[in-house]
Amino acid sequence: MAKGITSREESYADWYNEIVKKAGLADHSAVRGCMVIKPYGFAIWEKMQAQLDKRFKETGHVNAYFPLFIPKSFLSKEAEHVEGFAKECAVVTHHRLMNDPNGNGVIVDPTAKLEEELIVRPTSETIIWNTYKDWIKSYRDLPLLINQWANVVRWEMRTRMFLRTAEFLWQEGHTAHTTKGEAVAEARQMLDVYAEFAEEYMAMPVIKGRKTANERFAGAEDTYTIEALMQDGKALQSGTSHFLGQNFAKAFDVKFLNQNQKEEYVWATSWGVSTRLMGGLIMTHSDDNGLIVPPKLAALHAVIVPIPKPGAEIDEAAMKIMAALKEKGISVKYDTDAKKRPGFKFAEYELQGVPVRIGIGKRDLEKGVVELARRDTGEKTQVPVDAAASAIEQLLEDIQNNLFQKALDYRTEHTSSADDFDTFKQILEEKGGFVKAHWDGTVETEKKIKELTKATIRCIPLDNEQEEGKCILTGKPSKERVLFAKAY
RNA sequence: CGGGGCGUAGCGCAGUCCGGUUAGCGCACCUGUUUUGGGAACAGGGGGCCGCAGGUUCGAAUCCUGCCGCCCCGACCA
Repeated sequence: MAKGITSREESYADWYNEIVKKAGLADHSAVRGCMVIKPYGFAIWEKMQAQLDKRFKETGHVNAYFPLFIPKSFLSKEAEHVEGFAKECAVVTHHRLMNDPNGNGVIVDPTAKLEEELIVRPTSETIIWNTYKDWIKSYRDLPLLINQWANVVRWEMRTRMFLRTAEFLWQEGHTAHTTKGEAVAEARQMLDVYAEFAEEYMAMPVIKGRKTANERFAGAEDTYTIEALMQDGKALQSGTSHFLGQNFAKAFDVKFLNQNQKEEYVWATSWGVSTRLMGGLIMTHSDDNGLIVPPKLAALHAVIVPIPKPGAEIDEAAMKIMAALKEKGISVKYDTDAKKRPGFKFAEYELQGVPVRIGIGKRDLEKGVVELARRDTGEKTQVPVDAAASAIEQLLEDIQNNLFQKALDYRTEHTSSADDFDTFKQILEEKGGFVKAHWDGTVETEKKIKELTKATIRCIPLDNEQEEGKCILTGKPSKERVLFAKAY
């Protein structure tokens, strides 16, 4: 393990990449824009999945799986939707390889051309709605509440590990309802699920809001979002939930017979979060010593480091603490590697973001105590061996709360208001973060502001205060402030 | 797709301008000894299609031509 990593101040991008690689979360792969998620990173993702999946099921959803490939023709059925994704699709054109007659390995067999090309799904609305057509006949078939855990591919021009990769893992919920009201309520409910998960588990405060028409999902009537603020003052869209209206029902002709024996198109939603959340997790909490993982998502809660090395008495104390932790459901590893010195281990586990380190040293043990070090603050305390497990339990809770509070404080400090364009620009340039400002409600103004400042409207907060004002760019009247920021 | 950078051991790099012994350094790895309370020291050892393909030359990591790939910054997007 290399000594030290680039500081956030020196280069935020380098810092981020080094955390990802050196903490063992992921690596660049041989394929452009695609990453290998390594065991340690995948373990954290699995914890996220487990929690989210549990909540989806508690809210009545079931999991299913749809094909990776989508016939090209499906994508042309919903005009806006195609337009949104057309530029970034991977296309399968052939189904066979053959030996190169010139002896240069294998080539695509030109005779194995597909009659209709297949698109590697960038999202599954089309294949799913094509299927729902057969599943939905009556109001009794509704609501249909399905989620799938899958990989999708979007041929992005520029990629960054976890934040934007050509292939990424996600879940996508696709639901069908009898009424508009029910579908909107579903979209809102799932946004709440995401927000609760982000705040309670990831310790990442988010702002719930609605996207402007310009930022809306291709094919949606309304897009809800949770927006988080990263340590460099840029916003990260961390989850979205869409009210799709009847667009896909009409495009794929999905009708049901209502109780009055009349045919109606169904109302739809879709919602998703992805491995991008990993990027949010990293950029919300980590520091210049490495990764910091909130206890509720940590692959490993605590690690025991024998000082200076394992031995009968230290082993005994370690076993005792491990047994007590096990009972409390706290995961712990006893690092018995005698070839590495304590200092090395301290640095290594800090890099990996293990929330609590238990140092068991000969000297301390004579006094019957061990040392607890918390990753978030670096603070060290001494506790009696018998009290260690309950102290650690408390510490994990404290760390979880502290991480959330710290992130919330950062966001509060980096949320400003601007009433004129110069101030607006200055805040974005000097301080970053969210800026609340009035906007005249037009796409043109939104685009112009983006052009001038690189900031976009992250959302119109759901609980937004109504307030008369003037658009910072055009001076036209506005009835509420919207949330601007530069974004990932 | 525009701008920049890079491809040499698992990782990080030097060597390339100006061709010439056996391609080198740090970390990691293996063996041994002494160590061990914040990234140990010494000794010995293993590991290379120098991105790929052509060319120039007595001789190419180095020069020429072509190709491929990756990263960073921007425009596009979760």
